[in-house]
Amino acid sequence: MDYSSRINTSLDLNINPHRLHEELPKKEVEHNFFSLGVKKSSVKEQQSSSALVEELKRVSAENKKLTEMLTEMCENYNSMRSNLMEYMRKNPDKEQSSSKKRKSESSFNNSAPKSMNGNSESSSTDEESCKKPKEDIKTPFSKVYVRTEASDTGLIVKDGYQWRKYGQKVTRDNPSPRAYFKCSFAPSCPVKKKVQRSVDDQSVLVATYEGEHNHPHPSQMEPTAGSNRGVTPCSGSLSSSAPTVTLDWTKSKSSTDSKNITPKMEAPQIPQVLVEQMATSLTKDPNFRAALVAAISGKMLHNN
DNA sequence: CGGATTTGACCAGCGC
DNA sequence: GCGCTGGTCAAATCCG
Repeated sequence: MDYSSRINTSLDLNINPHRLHEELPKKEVEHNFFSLGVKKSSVKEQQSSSALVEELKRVSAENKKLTEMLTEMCENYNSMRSNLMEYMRKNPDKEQSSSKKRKSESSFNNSAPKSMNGNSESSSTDEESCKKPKEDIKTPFSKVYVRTEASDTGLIVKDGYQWRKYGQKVTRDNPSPRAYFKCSFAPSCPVKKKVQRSVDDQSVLVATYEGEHNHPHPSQMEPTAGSNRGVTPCSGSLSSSAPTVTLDWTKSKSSTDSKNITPKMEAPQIPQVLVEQMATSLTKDPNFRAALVAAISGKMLHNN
């Protein structure tokens, strides 16, 4: 299964310089930037504007390069994934015996649920389901990778929902602590999330969502609510295949909110319609638009 | 003062 | 049964 052809690695948020270039010829962009300014622009202003255009070109090239890298990574990931799937199909027993993790952790690590292994020991699975009424086979979960500032030591993953931290633990396989959150709508909302820094990359937060929100997204309930820069972790589309979403918020904090959101959908299973919903909700958000306008005008003023 | 966060204690599952 | 580990509870503390 080749997902890479179906993945659009750039969100069509119209904040992408690369997209800007694609949609508008360079001359036109140049013209628009100039016409945006005061008509009687001085030579100095024109120089800074051309510098801005140069900068834009450079960023576009960089963005294009990154997009290509991402596409390549996606292709590699998909081929590895299909290989793994094939391997798991051929060796279901090995897979099962090799997973020494606990039931909950095995589910979080996206290994095949026990009931999915198709083993003939139906009695044992029945026994398990009897012992564990809270068997989480039905509980959907997803992983979200969030890139943050390396200096950012917090374990905050802003996804728009409100969370209440109820615990923190240092786990054996990762020196950085794992934080446990419950949805603030609990107990009516059963969703939990775990946030821990990646072992490989300390600047990456790994948020594991468990369950589905049984209430609308806070941004839909309170349109005036503050930071809405996160994304819904697609809990509605959660499946046993653990959708994975990677966000890059390394710069969203340093300047204006939202302008540097570059979500990368690593999960081909996430329907395009969801992505479009996310984009739509972002573009409809007045705060997002205001932040975008402020960011653009600020950048232009800075360069002029 | 009320809600959120912190943190040590406790509990349950699992392997030996 | 015991120890290890992850997950949760709840009292203490913090903060707006």
